[in-house]
Amino acid sequence: MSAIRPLPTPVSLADRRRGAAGTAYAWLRAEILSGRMRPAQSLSENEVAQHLGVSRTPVREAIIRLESEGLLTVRPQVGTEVAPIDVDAVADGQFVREALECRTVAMAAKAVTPADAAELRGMLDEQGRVAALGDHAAFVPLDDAMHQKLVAMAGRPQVWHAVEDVKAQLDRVRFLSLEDPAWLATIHRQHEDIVVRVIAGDAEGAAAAMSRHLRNVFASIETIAQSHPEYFRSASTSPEGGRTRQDP
Amino acid sequence: MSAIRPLPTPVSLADRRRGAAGTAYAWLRAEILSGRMRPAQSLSENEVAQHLGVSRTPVREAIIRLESEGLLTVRPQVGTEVAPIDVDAVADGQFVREALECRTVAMAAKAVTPADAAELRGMLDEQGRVAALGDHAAFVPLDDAMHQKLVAMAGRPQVWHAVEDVKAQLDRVRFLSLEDPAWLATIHRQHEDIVVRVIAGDAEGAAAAMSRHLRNVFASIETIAQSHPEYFRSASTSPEGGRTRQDP
DNA sequence: TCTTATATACTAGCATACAAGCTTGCCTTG
DNA sequence: CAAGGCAAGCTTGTATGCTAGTATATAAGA
Repeated sequence: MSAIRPLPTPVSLADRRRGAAGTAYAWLRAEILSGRMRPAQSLSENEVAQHLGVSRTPVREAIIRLESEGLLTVRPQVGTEVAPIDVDAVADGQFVREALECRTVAMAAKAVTPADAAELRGMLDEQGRVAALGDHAAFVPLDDAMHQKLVAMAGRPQVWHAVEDVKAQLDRVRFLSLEDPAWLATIHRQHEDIVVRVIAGDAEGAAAAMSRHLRNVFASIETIAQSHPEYFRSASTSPEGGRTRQDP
Repeated sequence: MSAIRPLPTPVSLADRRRGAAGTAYAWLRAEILSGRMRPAQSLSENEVAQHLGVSRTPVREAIIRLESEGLLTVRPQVGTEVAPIDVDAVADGQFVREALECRTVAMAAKAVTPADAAELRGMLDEQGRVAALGDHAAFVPLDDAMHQKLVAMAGRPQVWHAVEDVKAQLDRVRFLSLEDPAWLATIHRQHEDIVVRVIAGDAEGAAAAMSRHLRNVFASIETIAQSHPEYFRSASTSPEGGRTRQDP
């Protein structure tokens, strides 16, 4: 009776490079980022292991990695739960994205090649098509791919790793906010603003467009946070700012 | 006032919060960052477990976390080894630091309080004292503490997490380069440049000073890389790095 | 009824045993 | 002597039993 479903949800292929542990990691991560597992929801190694048809060990490995990413909170001898969305972490993640991507997009504008321009235009077209259909789930990876492409064009592909780390927190909110059909069209248009300036070699204009884009995204995040306060943790007073914290 | 001095080894105390696993993590990380364990040096879970007097399980947890930080490379069924220093990762880490810390230090200059100024001056004094003694090991945590303080003053304490992630790669090189006694004095003087401008509220000047400081540090890193080529990996010849790839 | 003590049912941390795969060196064979 | 194959010994991956600790429900007592 095996029926270990390989991948019911779309996850990065690089994540499931390893067997059971990679599968567990990818599955849990997708559950959390997609919002199917909600903040403060508790889970246990046994429970997940049974669900996936594996033992506790690979599940435990996945939990360790997800905890270090700030997506899970492990309380020894008590339980594991989906980490609440820390508004400070989200805001600071936004700050990091803006600081990094505005610089890289300016560099990309100075180093753009015709091949890059063609690829960017192709990406835009595909985004426009998906946006017209209102297919949010399909739009997200296209969005990521374009931002990553711009970072790579700047000659700093590894910087994307840093962006990815903070982006996880942002993505959790993004999935909560995927309801407005006009939203995709807005993002698409802003991407167009960026790409046009990059292709034109306008470094400052590209950076400004990227800044507007990211700040616009973040503004919507703040709106979401106010309409879903139960998923968030204010934590306005964190003197030492550790990632682990318990609250009665 | 109480100088923050609870760091005999360059590991964050928050890391060893947990028992055997935290101990293994802290020990391994210190070994790697200090250079006592050199790049490409192989190790095994059993070996480390015996050395620490624990079983493989907590050691394995530590290895998983260190691999996700890019400090170890695990090859299934073959072995685990200390990751070579990726020059691209170091350079991009430097880029991330500069992008983030130049922004935050400018914000810090706009938000500085008398208490902050006093604390910064105290930090500078202690750095000067340690630098005069040539105590490199003691200087490192003071250096980190000052940079972290500047980030916190900007009102973005969580940004330090992102800096820490990339800083690990930079620190490995830093420990290789701790030989020149005049080096500490140089860093101390550059810190002074930054602090003076922060306290004066000169945001642009502070950012420029930070940029000069970080670029100066990175220049020395490049020198080290050329004199220790055996520890480094040139990105072009790496079929599979520790993390993800770039091409879609 | 409310408080308190206690038993129970969970949790994660850790140790250990087993499985699968790669590397290496020896041994057989041409 | 050389080349190929085979087996032993390593490695990490996975499964499982045990331990210590916590939260909760239950029952006893004021």
